[in-house]
Amino acid sequence: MDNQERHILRTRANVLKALAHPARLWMVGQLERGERCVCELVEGLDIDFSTVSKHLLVLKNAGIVEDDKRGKQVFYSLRIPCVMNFMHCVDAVLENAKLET
Amino acid sequence: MDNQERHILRTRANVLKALAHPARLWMVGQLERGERCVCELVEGLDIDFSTVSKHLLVLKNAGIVEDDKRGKQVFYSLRIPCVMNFMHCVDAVLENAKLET
DNA sequence: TGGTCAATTGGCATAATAACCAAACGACAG
DNA sequence: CTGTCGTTTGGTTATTATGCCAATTGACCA
Repeated sequence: MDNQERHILRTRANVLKALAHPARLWMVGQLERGERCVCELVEGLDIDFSTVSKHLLVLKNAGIVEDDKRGKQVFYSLRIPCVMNFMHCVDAVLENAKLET
Repeated sequence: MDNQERHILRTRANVLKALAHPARLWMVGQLERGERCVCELVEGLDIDFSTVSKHLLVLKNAGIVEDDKRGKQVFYSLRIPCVMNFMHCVDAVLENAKLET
């Protein structure tokens, strides 16, 4: 395993890590249907405004979402619409896990 | 967001979290090419035997791999061959992130 | 200029992860 | 039975993640 492979693995893991949280997964699901301001996301989740803001920062740093400040609000949207596509594969993992246990 | 949705989000996040580590991502990549015993994986990664074993436990608990004890060795294999399919989508995230920065 | 609303930042407490070493365990060989 | 090999478990420590509260920033309105 050379340095380049190591680097690729690290960056891939970062993207996955950014998605690996229920609240962030939910947000991404919402954003799939269109942009949302932070306050809309706070309403849906039942957690602190600041916590939502930090989750969004994680997604932004991973390159998954982008933000757009318009007036007093900040709107977030998906940079990669396909991002949730593979969730079906994740669900396949879960299905399979259930069957064999 | 009802309890069922909450539950789905949590289990999905668990699968993603299990994959969200460079060493585990590498192992899954290896297992895509066929089963491997723990010692083979230890050789490829440069980390402790016990650490590898624990990583494999994480993958197993997430339903991603299964183990098969044969003689003195334990062989791990993928339960979901498609598991790495979506890595192309992850890479798309990375590509896009690079372009716009 | 003040006030207010939307959002981010800093700080802190708590929990979860990751890695190592040492010890234990199960299968097999002698 | 004893020793050894491959693996897992337990324990410890360092690092990172999460979530709340309080304080700050920025845009807009009166």
